[in-house]
Amino acid sequence: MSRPVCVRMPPSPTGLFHVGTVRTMLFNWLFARGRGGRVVLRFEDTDVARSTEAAVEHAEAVLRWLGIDWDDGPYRQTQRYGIYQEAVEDLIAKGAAYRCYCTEEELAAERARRQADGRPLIYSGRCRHRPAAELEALAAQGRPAVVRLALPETGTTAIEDVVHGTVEWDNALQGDHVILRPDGSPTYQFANPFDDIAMGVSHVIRGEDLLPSTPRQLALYRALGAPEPTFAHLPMVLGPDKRKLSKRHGAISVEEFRDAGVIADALVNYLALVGWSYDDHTTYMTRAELVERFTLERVTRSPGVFDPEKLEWLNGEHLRALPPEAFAHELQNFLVAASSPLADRPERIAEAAPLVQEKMRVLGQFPRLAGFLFGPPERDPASWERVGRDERAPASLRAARTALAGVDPWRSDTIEAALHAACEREGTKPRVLFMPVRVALTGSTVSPGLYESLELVGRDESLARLDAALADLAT
RNA sequence: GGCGCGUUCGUCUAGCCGGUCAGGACGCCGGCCCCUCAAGCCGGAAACGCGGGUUCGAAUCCCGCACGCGCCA
Repeated sequence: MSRPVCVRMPPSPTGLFHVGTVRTMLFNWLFARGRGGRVVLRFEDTDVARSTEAAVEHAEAVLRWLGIDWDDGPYRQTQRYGIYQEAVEDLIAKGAAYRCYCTEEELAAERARRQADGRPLIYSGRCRHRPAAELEALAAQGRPAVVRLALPETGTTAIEDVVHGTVEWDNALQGDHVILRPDGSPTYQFANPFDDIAMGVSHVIRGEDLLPSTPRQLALYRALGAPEPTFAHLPMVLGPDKRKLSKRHGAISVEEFRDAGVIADALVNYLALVGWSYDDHTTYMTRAELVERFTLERVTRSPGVFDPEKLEWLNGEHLRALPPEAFAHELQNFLVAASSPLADRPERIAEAAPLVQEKMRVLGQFPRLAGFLFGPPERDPASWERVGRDERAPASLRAARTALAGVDPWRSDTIEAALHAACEREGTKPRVLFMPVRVALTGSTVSPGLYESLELVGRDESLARLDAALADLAT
């Protein structure tokens, strides 16, 4: 029963990576990495119409960004058709599979008949039991044939699923499924388990949507005499409407979260928590902790709703946990990737980073929060309106201007002292006097700390911004 | 329609070989701090799908139902 751990990640390269499929890959990866196992990456690109080369490269890039690596592959199923066809021929020779010549019309008629009789809508196995002579005649006519796997017709098939326990199916309700199409291409139901066998996969960890296909896949293992894997069917990741996550749920792809400024460790941490928990209270975990702590036994059975808000909160936690230099690096990389104009000034980013590290949930907030450190502030209309409504604003600005003009040296602590002295002279509370100053300097009532911001903007520019605000207020 | 899986605060979850005020987290509300916003700290509202049964005692075990989702068709 115990053999080397090997898991696989079998994405279909058909587009963006949504968080549900990444969650499944992550669980595979965590499981394997935690016990010295092997990870196989295999692109299931048999849907030729929808699979693209760009999607393959894109998928690899996303996995690299996530820090999810692999030891073997990437394989492409489209490059393995010869192997599949040969294997199918062997199965036919062994009597474990057979050619089926039934036409679409015949199949539809059969289905209608069964429906009318209230019998299960499965393939009857007509060609399986057809006399050899009849089969040959059909072949001679040049009728296209599919290949079906001969499933057990009686009894039950059961698995011991790591997360669901014993799950059992009635074989009489399965019906022989197609494994090879007339054009020689394999079906998912064949290529997927066949490759798992060929690649030595020991643990099949996949979404629960695949649970119903397990008995037919198991039949292939048995036909091939292959050792059966351990199965773990993970609960679905749902959208807010409790349905399987899909594009129409809005932002659900890894790329979208990355572009919003979610860092890989935070996404990995969050995703690990959808369908799994370490204990009754731990939420924040590093990648290393996750690898060390992950077990399939603690995977939940019930589906979970993906919550972007909690992801953003957790991202904030990860951002704050970063050493300041590491945070600055993340910021820099993010701005470059986003091709932000701020990205050309790494020194300034490094200076600005400490002012915002505590305030951000996602990196994407940076330009709005700290843009004023890179150039003239963009005035937020609502904020500016508040200044306009404050009749003490001109006095506050003037008092601050006078106080700041005399500050020497220009440092946050000396600035703080000067500003507080100004408050005392004016007889106003800091919050009152600072508001217009903050808006004049940053363009918004929401900003990083005022003293540090003034320091970074510099004396001349700061005074100029106060003057500009004063002038605008006068008109 | 058949088969399968599931059901604890709005959400993620702990607890499920019977006994806890059903715990933690996000979000929400209030407060403290305070140069704004965050962060931090303090406090609050908020859950065992329903019905039976077993038991001194059930979220936990048994039976039935309902609902949701998934797969096949």
